[in-house]
Amino acid sequence: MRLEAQPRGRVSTTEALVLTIKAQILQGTLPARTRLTELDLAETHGVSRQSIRQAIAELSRRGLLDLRPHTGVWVRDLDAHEIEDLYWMRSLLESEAFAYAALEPTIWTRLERSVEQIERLGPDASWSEVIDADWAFHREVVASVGSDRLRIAHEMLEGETLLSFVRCTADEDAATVAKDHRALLEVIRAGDSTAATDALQRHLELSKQMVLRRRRNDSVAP
Amino acid sequence: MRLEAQPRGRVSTTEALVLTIKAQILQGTLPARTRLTELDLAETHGVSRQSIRQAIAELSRRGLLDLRPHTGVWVRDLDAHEIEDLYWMRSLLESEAFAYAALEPTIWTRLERSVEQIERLGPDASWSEVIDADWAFHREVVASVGSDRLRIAHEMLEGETLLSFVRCTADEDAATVAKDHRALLEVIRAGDSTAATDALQRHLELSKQMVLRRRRNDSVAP
DNA sequence: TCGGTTGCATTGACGGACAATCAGTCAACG
DNA sequence: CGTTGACTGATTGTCCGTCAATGCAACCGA
Repeated sequence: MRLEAQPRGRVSTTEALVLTIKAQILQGTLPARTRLTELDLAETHGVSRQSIRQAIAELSRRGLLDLRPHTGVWVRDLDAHEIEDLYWMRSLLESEAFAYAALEPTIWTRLERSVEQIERLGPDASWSEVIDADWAFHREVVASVGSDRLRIAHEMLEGETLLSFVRCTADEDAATVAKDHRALLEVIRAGDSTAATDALQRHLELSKQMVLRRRRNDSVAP
Repeated sequence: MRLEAQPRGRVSTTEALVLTIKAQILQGTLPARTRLTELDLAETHGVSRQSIRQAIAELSRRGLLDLRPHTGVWVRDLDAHEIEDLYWMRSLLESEAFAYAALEPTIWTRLERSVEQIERLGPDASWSEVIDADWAFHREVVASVGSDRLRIAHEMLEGETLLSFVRCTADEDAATVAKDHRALLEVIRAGDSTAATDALQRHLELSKQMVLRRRRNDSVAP
């Protein structure tokens, strides 16, 4: 099967499925709580049930799908408690990274590029592009530490983090996001670890509040 | 298929395979660098290739197997750099947990039970039992925080951690391990977060040194 | 109205099949 | 003599069809 046969960077069928379905969820094509069945997905994407099952397992581990054995799969819907825990964990991991990044000028150019990626987004950019670029900056900061295990632990929060942002398209725009992350980069560049982690904490707190507020508003009439 | 049909707590075929193969690796039945093939494993355990493939994928995620696409799977062998990173990450996650545990008397009884589990091991206990009990204590401390994401991130280090201990059966015994963890618990019980994290750091540093030393000795004639 | 039974859709697992890919061998070549 | 290139065998990646096990919901009788 082909789906999107990239000449470079071969991807397995499962990987392609994961990327495709992930994109559909984050763009809102597959809204939260939607039930998925293996057979439907297999037909839709033109692959075998085996491959779909693998993709489902992977997406479930990444927190984008909710898999209940012998029952079925649903598009994940985070509750307030899970969002609290998610942001607490992001804070724990990213604080370490921001403190490190502030002391390591050699990696500032990479971070600069990430911020520029956000700034390059026009007002017509889709919300999923914005949150992708947002996450890419945080991922870059974490990657700068050079610890594979820290990076992987942080990666495991990607799905849930992006998921928490999906509904917030009305709360912010690319310009605001760009401004916030430009500010974060400047604090890092100041070379003060404590100031960098403090700024991160405030940044995450604001994000969390926005997500929780949006959640409360939406859950009035689900 | 049956393998070990538990009346209570149903386990999927894949889960049972994961537990069985994990045990074989940690007991040394499957030494590091051993190559495994899907067909052999499927025949040996009397299951289909699908199930084995899922189990292999899971064990690979947990760091117990090294999976190279289109090529094969080998029992993982950690290098010195990976061990350094592993213990650095354990320190990051567990420090948070130890600091928390020192301030939360309500969970001390659970930790007490974990330490007693170690102390209950006789001198004839197998090494894999010892390291299981060792890890169980650390897992309990982390679980006490109550963060699912912290717990899962820590769980992801289990495979590699136990793997790093496999060859160290000659370096320590159950009594020493018990003594060390009893001491850790007492520091926690003193209620001083800083002292608790300090003790943890020293504990991990000693473990790491032992593992690295053993590795150097063994790698002389592999 | 309520509790138990039945039927159906879906999942979990199996076996066989085939193409794609990789590692190792060996011969041809510069 | 070392390097390149094609051939071969083994193994993986993916597909299909099948079957039993499970959970859910509608149905039925009291």
